Amino acid sequence: MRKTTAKDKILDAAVALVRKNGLSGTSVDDLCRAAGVTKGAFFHHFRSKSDLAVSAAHHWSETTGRLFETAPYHAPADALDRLLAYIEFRKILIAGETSEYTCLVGTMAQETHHTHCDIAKACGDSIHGHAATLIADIEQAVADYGLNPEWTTKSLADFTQVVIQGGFILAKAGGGQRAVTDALDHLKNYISLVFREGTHEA
Amino acid sequence: MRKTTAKDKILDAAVALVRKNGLSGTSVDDLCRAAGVTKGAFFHHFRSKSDLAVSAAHHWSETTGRLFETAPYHAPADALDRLLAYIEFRKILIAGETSEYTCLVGTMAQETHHTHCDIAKACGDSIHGHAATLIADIEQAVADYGLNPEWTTKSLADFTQVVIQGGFILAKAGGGQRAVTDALDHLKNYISLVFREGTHEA
DNA sequence: TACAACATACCAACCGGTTGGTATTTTTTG
DNA sequence: CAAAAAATACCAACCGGTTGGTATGTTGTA
Repeated sequence: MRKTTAKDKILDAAVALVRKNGLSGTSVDDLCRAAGVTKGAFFHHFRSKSDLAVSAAHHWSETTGRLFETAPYHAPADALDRLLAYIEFRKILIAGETSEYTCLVGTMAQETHHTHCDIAKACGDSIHGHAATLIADIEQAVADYGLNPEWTTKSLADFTQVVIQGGFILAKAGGGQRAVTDALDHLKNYISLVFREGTHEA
Repeated sequence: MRKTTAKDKILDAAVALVRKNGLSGTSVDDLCRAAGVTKGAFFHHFRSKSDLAVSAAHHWSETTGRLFETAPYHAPADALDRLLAYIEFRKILIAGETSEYTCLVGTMAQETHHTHCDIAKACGDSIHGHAATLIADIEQAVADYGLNPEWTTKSLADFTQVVIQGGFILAKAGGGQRAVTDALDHLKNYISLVFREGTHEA
């Protein structure tokens, strides 16, 4: 029975606050206040604020990874159905305030791409790590439906994440939940069309 | 023949610097240094940094608006061809460094959605204003191909912007230009499928 | 006693914003 | 039309608060 350590409390606070205010919009003091620890504790566990950001990206990968691993969308026997169930599951996750359903690493990548490429890289790893969990089903579906597509399975997996991240931007720009769910509906429509209508070779 | 005023120089500097470093990553001093003006000039033209951000969003709408108005993708006689030409045109714009082809208002919306909703709103207006320029062609194509879709023309127009904004996120997360062009290829594929294969009613 | 896990106190640099002022242009008026 | 008045454009210096980060403790525990 391990006690909740300061490090974990800081990481959880980082996820919550950065999703709300962004990385540079979140100060180390804010983080410590929210986590209920002092600055000494912060810099004991993290060399710098950048270091915290990289750790937060890993923390995010782990927690979301567990969520998707145990999610029910893996149940269908058909690979395409699993893929469409994944998109439906993402729609279910769109609930509450913008900062409660948007993506930590998408937010951080935006802010750090030019100045802290180590952080941006950790964010990219998180996104592509998640996208990779879809590739097996996409390959299976391509085989099942006898497709010979011009696109790669990886590019379609990435495309799902593009749609999700782009939906988050429009949600933040005032569109709210509908911006994301509408986008996911089009994504679902695309994938349905690709496999069910485009069965002949290109 | 009006001389380039300090206000314009600040707005141009804002577009360049915020695309690189984000809004909170760009200080007023940075802006003034880049624009070659003093802080006094800055706060003469803008009440606050937030006010500058709103003005920069409008400035962005105007400059990009002119770019797309005069672009050659409006030439084709067929509405669907114009739509696909738009996507091709967006691909041509993906060149140089990440900060040279990504979107100012997408960046700012991400950072300000929770704390400065006036800025986020101005960003949303910019995105939706651009999306609106596509709706006429989409409606025309729906009519031309005799579609009776479940989705609205506005939602498809928004979807194009979702894909573009999401592509920018993945580009910033390390994917570079390919992240965007691959996403635009899938978008093109989707729109082709929707109109050419999905001609029957749903 | 030794070492990790924290807390306290502090710092120099930087932040957005204000001040009091001047040069220039535009508008008003005799 | 020219002088006076008023508005605009801009500047250098400065302010209080906040920033990320450090130096120096104290405490729990193996």
